[in-house]
Amino acid sequence: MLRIQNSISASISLGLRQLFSIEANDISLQETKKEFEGTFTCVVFPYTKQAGMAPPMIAQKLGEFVQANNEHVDQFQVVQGFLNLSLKEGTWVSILAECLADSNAFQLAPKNEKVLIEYSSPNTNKPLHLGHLRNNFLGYSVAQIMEAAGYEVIKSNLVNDRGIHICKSMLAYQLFGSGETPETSGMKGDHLVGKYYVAFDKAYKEEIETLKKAGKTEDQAKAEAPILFQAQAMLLAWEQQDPEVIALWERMNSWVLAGFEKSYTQMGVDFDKIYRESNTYLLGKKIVDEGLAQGVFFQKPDGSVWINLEAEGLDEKLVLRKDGTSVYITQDMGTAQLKYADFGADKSIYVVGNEQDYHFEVLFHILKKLNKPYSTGNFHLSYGMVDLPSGKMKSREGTVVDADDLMAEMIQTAKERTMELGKIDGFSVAESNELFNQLGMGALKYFLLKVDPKKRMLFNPVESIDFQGNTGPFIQYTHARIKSIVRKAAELNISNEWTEDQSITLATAEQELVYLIAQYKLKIEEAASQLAPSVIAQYVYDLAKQFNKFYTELSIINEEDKTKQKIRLSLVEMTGKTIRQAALLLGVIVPERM
RNA sequence: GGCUCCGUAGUUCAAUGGAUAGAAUGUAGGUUUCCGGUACCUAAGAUGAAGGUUCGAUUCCUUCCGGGGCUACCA
Repeated sequence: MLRIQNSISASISLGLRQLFSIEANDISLQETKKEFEGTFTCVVFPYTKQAGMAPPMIAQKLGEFVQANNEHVDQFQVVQGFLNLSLKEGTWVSILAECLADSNAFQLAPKNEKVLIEYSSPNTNKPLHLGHLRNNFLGYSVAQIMEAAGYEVIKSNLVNDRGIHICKSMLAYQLFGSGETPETSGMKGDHLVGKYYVAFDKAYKEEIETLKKAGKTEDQAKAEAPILFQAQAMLLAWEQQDPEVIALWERMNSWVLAGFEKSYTQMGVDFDKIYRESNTYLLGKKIVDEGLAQGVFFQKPDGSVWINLEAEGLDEKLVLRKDGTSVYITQDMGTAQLKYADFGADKSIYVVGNEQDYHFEVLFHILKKLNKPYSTGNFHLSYGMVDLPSGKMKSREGTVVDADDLMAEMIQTAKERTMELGKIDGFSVAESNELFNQLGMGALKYFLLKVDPKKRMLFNPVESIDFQGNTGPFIQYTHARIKSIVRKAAELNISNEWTEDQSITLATAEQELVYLIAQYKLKIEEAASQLAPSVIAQYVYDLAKQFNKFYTELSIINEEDKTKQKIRLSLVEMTGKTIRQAALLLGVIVPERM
């Protein structure tokens, strides 16, 4: 397909030179709109001035030239300044044959570049929520897409397992926990720890109220609450390796991480390398010392360390607290260095929400100022937050959608729908459960990935469990249908082998399907360069939709013309494979039956 | 306030500066005894406002209106 497109572009380029002496090497062909005849369209408006001719005239002459000089072009139509080109009938069969013969139909050639993708990056003080789901699905999908695009990919996860916020849940547990454990409470570890993070917040607020009644202002009260001092003291004790604090920390972290492990398994995501902030913050502090020696950072009288980025249009930014403990960005400097030492990747992608745009701008500037070899190739894949119909998720208002709960609900809905409509006779209990899992997770993943990552999106719980229209299950259903046809064809010993012949013509519905299949690699490239799984989601939806249209218009098994029957069967099989591969890039598994 | 992102059918999402702005959902109607109807077909329905650049603007620029985020010695 690309070959043909390039050939036509070249012909147009040649025509422009010979007819009008115009040098234009990058001719962009676009798809012809549905309501017009043709496959590719060339817009000739840009050449009006240089050619000294009205656009329709240019298009006419160019059309005649291309028709005479390009082997793939049959007819052309001129509509104002648009030149619509139709391919020769036989070309469509050639394109299909080419796709079928391509042993690397779903994998682009190696780019010899290494990409490190950091995603998930949870805090070990509370369970995962809806926002984390978008993050995890995005990160995993981008990794799959980059791999298909020919990059060497390393998936990493930076666990934020230390810091003042972690101390808050530890402290609350110490104060109110009465020694309960995931075992004694029957709670998943991350949920149990989350309970104490909430408990801290509650106690903190109560103290603030008390202080305000004693005449303090809001700000004073917030800064002077005793429980906050306790948390700060605990952080200091932690950084000084106080054995008791460390023991509590290790205990509670292990609970959380075991809980996350279960969630990750359910999500179907994984990592090649897990970094822990507790192992990188010291390196970060070392880098602060280096930067201080280099004069990149400066120290204020109270001992805190800062960087001045006013020349870069930013602000002063703290990199080390006055008590010497590290902050978020300190640790990020250390992690960046560690990653470079471990992998030396050419590109480093951080999948983190857009509320941290400023943070990453600062981080990347700091790395540049420190003259680090890994100061280039950094990219913040900044995604929008997920809103609920009721507005923003707020933990203190109890409107947070828990990741584990949501996944369980989706699977339950899939089960109900399948019991009602599915064709799963003969499935074992295990097979049924696996199917419900694939459908529920497919629906959720597709729902969160079909939107452009950069944009904030609305999560409507009612619509998300809808399995009709532009949804994961629609795509899964289409695939199951395809496999059903393929199975039946095998039973009837229908062959999918045919030999190419330029006299074979394809119906419009077939041509359009072939066109989409032939576009697969272009879409991978596009999705990889934009780091946007939504490109793939849109594509696989279009493909499934086009297949359904083809399916209602044309017979496959019942086709009497044996050549047509074989071609259609091979086309159906190829469509099925393409849908499966594209869906996998989103982390969505398409079933054989449902 | 400063910085920044975003305003597209009732709703949720599309559209490298190109043709009559695409889907889905919802609404109204329909699908040949057909290989799986979670499907297919038809209809009505939208670019926040005003300027500007351009042969051509949802897209680029300016102002206004509306919304989000950042503006922590939290992460």
